[in-house]
Amino acid sequence: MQDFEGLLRGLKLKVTPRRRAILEVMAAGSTFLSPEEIWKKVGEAGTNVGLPTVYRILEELAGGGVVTRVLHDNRQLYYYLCPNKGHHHHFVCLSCHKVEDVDLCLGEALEQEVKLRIQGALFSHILQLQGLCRECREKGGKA
Amino acid sequence: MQDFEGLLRGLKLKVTPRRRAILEVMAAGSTFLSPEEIWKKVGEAGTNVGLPTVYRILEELAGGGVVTRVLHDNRQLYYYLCPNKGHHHHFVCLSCHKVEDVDLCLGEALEQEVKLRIQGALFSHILQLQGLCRECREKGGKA
DNA sequence: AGTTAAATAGAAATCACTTCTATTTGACGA
DNA sequence: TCGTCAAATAGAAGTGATTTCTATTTAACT
Repeated sequence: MQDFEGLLRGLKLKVTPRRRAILEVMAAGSTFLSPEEIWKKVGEAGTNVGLPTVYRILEELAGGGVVTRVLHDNRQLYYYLCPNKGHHHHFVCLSCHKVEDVDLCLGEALEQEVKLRIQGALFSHILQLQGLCRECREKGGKA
Repeated sequence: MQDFEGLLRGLKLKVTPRRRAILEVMAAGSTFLSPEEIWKKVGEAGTNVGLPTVYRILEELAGGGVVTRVLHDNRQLYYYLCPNKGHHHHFVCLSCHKVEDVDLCLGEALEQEVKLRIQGALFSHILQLQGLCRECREKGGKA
């Protein structure tokens, strides 16, 4: 359980029941979820919400760095609420959708490469690892 | 100009005029292109092709590792035919869509991290840098 | 040249996602 | 505590990139 209020205020977003409900649903698990999955879970938890609202709130949270977008081969966007606040990246399990942190310090190297070789400006970067987590690997999970 | 025939045969794909035309269009520039842009260029170059065919061929080539998918904030997928064959990643310019190679050897570190900490199986990873290339930075290109 | 599985065109469908507008509500000051 | 108002939301409708489908064509290999 986290300080959702402070989190929302930090983004200058009003504290509303929908935002709170979405954060609660996302914090309840450590897997990435589709907007529709989140929408269903929020509904089951007793908060009525429209699907467009879920999309909007997720993008607000992603823009504020509170949730991470997870890329998927099926072209859908998924989202993950990461409790870890420092800069890092994610390993996502293609079978059970669990997300695990990957602490790899490539920020420096990237900055250097772009500065020296490309001589451009680096705005952002995406690093995402895909595979099977330990449990799914051991039970021979599907790819 | 490259050995498109050998490239297609390597993927066990028939050598057809559409596939050849798409590869030629993609090899002609060093920017990432949308399926529709490719479709238009192929048409202008004198080869009639259906848009669904372009989508299909691009995915065939991407699956075979011949072209790289470029992720974009607008949720469209773009494609880039990279002449560099070794394992590497890309810096994409958000203004002019130019793609530049980034030779960062994080393969080893990734393998280690996943093997030791996650104890899972690593299938693939995505690394993409976004920013402005030198020219666009100097002329103050749009983000 | 004949055969066949692969490739393609073009129309139609899909569906994740966005937009729009009227209504509601949280935040803040009186 | 209450009034005000910009922000937030619902729900319907729209959008458009991408996919599917089926009949037809074609490259590859006899």
